[in-house]
Amino acid sequence: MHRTCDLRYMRYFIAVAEELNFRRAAERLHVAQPAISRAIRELESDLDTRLLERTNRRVELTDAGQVFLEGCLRLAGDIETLIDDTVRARDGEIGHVRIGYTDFAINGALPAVLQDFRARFPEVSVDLVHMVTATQLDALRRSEIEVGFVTGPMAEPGLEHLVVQNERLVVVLPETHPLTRLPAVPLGKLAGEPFVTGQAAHWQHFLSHMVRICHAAGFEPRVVQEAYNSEGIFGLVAANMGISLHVEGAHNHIRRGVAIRPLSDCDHRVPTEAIWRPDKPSAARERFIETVAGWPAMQEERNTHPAAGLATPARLDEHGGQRNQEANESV
Amino acid sequence: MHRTCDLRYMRYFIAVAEELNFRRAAERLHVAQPAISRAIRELESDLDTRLLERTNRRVELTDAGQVFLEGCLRLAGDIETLIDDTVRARDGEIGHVRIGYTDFAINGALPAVLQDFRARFPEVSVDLVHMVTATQLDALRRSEIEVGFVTGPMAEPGLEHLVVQNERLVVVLPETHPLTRLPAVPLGKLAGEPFVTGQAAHWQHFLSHMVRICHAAGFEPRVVQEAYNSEGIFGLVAANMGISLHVEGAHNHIRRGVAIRPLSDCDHRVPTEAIWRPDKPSAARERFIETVAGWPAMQEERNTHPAAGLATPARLDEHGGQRNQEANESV
DNA sequence: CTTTTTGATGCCTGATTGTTATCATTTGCC
DNA sequence: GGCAAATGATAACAATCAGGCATCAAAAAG
Repeated sequence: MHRTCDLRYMRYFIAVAEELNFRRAAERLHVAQPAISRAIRELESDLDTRLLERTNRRVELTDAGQVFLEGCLRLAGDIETLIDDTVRARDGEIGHVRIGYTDFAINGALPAVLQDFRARFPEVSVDLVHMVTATQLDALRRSEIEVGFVTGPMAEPGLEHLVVQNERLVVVLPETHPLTRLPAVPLGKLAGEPFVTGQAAHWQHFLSHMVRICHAAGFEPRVVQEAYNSEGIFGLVAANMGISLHVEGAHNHIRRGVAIRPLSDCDHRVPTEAIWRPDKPSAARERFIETVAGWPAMQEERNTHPAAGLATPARLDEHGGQRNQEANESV
Repeated sequence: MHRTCDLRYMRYFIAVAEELNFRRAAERLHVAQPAISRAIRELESDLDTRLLERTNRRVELTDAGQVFLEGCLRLAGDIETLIDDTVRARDGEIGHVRIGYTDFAINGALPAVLQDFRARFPEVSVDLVHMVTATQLDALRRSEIEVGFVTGPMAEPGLEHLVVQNERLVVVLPETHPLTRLPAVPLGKLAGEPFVTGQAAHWQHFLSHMVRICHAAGFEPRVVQEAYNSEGIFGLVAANMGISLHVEGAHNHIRRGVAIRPLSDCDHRVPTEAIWRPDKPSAARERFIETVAGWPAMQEERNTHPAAGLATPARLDEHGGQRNQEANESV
């Protein structure tokens, strides 16, 4: 069992077994006939098994040869498949991507992006894990996810990002609230209202947006209740515990007892960004990011607000001095 | 894609991918480290795909490398299995045997032999085909079956045989027949009785036995009805159409309305023999014949009547015209 | 800053594979 | 029956390939 079952020898054997003729097999393989003779002899010697019965003028397979032939054919096919799979893995056509996402992402563009991606790369499996922004950044650094969908703006050193949606804020009101009579609510009217928000420890990125615009409107939001997630916030608002600010994606959140109104005097945007580690590239991840970048609605979004996700933290200045934390520190 | 995926290289790759260290992989494979470096490089070049990311001081698998590794491991296992299967096919432990059998064989020793064989070689599949003796001889010559169980005595040139049972004759009577009162019937009493037999065209081998002993007893059997098989013969006897001669195995044939009696004055034997082509041996067939030869009851039978099956080739001539015979021509 | 570890390279040697020439045997043809 | 064609086996030689040794460059370890 030295060079047992060298692949070349297997190919030679397949040719001989199919032709049942050494000369024709040699021609088919573009080698001289003695090479075939020797290859078969060595194969039989390695296996210590007669594979071909050569009674001058006639070659036939032994039982063992028949078994070996079927196995060789199967293996040859498997190797073809393996090479193909390997190349497709290189090109990102098969593989695996782990994705982190926030409430904002899953209520926004992410479902459509995923659908698009699965249509284009049906053999890439996608693991979706819900995490808040800070947890995603941590998971990215540990390579526990390959792409995060986080609440921006992002300026993380060592990470690349791409804005995928850039949403205006909306007011979430109990449907009995007097402000629901307005088609759009001026931000100033919210001063003094009790606020329901996400937990400070987990919602820091969105809360910094909220606090900033409230300050710009000249008041400090009075938070009376913290919920675990969007679902909880909507529930508490429906229960008349207070009002809340949310992003436009909230419209996808249908909840009895709750009314949603735009802000009439605030054009502040909350970006949601895809973010990833540029080092250690994964082909499947590249394809995923390409899909994100190429998704028409997102391009449109970026064109409509070209500077939104990428540029300077200065873009929000019109709303006042809210440049405070760029979330550099997040993690 | 020259020496694409040489098996040796695959083994090297498996070692490196599992150790994630070229030096340790080299030690494990008992080769020098540069050989590994080059093997991996050529593998990657052949596949045009980076399999290992070697960022000085750390080796890790790429996505494609992961896919390739899993494939290599699977292939390595498949090759082991293939080699094992091939060797077992050589030894006749896996394979296929096609067996022909007569009514006499299936009512005699064959079921027990088959059970024994299947217990010893569970991975050899057995195809059983019912054929009369002449058809089996033809099928053997065409290699449509590997072993026949036929009514002897056999003296076919180019075929080897082995007696597996050697049965006395019995009389099959309607249960209302006067002869049933005798515990054993003298052959002479059957003179003049109407005989039910198998079809002359198909039962020639047994009929030659029958005619011979009748002649020896001094009468010509008067055949009034031909049935297709033993089942039919017993049915016709039960219907009082006549009497019949059969072999001892008839005792395994339980049929209401029929009585079976031994002959009191006739020790003639009808052998059933396993028969096969000694050329083009098949390992599985060898194992099967060994099982037949080794079956205790058959050895005993052969010892009890040592010369029984081998004698007189002259026996069939009186019937003449049976197909083929000789068929030396067969390949 | 030196030492150690790791993977890569260049060159040489030995092994493996391929080619050519030739043989023995069998089949087909006259 | 003899001769030519075809087939697989064998020997000798040539080309290619894989492995070993020595060494290098880079990074981690001390």
